[in-house]
Amino acid sequence: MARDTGSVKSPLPFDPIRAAQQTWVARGWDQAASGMALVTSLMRAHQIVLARVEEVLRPLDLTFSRYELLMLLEFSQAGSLPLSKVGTRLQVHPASVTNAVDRLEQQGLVRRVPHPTDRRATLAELTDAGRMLAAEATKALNDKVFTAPGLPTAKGDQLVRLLRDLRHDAGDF
Amino acid sequence: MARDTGSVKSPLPFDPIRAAQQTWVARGWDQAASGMALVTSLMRAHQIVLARVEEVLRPLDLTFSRYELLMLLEFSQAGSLPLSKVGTRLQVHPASVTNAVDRLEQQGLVRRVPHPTDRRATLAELTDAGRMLAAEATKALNDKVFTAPGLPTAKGDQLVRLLRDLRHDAGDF
DNA sequence: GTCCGACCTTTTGACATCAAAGTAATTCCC
DNA sequence: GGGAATTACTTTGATGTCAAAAGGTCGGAC
Repeated sequence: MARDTGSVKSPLPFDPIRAAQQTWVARGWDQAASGMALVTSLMRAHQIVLARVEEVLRPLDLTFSRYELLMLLEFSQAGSLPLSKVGTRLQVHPASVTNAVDRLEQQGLVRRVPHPTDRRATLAELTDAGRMLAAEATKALNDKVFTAPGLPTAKGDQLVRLLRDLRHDAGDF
Repeated sequence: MARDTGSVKSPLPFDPIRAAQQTWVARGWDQAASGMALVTSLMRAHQIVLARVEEVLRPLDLTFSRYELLMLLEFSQAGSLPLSKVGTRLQVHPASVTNAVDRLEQQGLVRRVPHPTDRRATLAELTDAGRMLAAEATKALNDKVFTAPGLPTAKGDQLVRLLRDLRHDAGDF
């Protein structure tokens, strides 16, 4: 019968990224070895952190993308934004915004409202339930993830600085 | 008619993560502000880097997950591995392995072969075409991404070290 | 020997993401 | 004014990921 198999738990006895980097050097790709390690590390770290976040949000019937959208609205003065603005701010595809708002609307956390002056546009507006759930989710994330993100504060802040450099170099903000 | 809209290009005039961190502090969530910035930075950096990688792989009809699977087989001595082993090494769900192998098989890059001794297991085996495409893809990634991943080598290596700490703390290897 | 738990893969269903194309509304500019 | 280019949102289709459950196989305990 079905058992768990689960999303992989067994820790490997070595660092696969370190091993791959050595392989890259061994094949003469010295110039790329470091960058390969950077890219791969980022992928894996993202996977780990996202899993922790989604685990906390799951009991609240939220995913990280939907949580982000809720918080974006929460932080906007009016509690509502045009969908296009949402896409720009969260840096996601317009179709993803449509999809996320569809689901949030089904959950009663957000409401579509016509834009007061531009008839092309639609606003996503937080409902009371949405505002409350956002607060609850934030508390859970603060307590269970953000307070202990996996690195001591000094290292964490350094990581944030390096990632900011990377983002800035890539043309983010 | 359809235009581009594209996957968001406009750079914001400020760092949204820095802003969010200040908001966190302003709301009294000091202990979590740093961790929130770390998690969010990771998400965004991942998004940026993955987009660069997939852009390079797209002309070769590969995605990063399928490329990873190809390289895992390439690096295995026999050029073949049981699907379960693939899942463990790449840290992905069994269903994702099945899906990726399905597609690679359709593309003629990989072949399913019965395990010689364990009749429960199936091996994914690299075809000649798969081996060649993997080499081509690696060359493209080395040239266009890994050689200039977005940070100078010193900072990049430091980033890799910090991410290794994070991964190790999370129970990876 | 047989049986039951553990393991291997697949299938199905829920989400998320992007690309491409369609519809509607707005703005630019001659 | 009026048509072309632009902008806003939605729809559809292809990928990828995880969770849960089903079917087959192995292997050690009794």
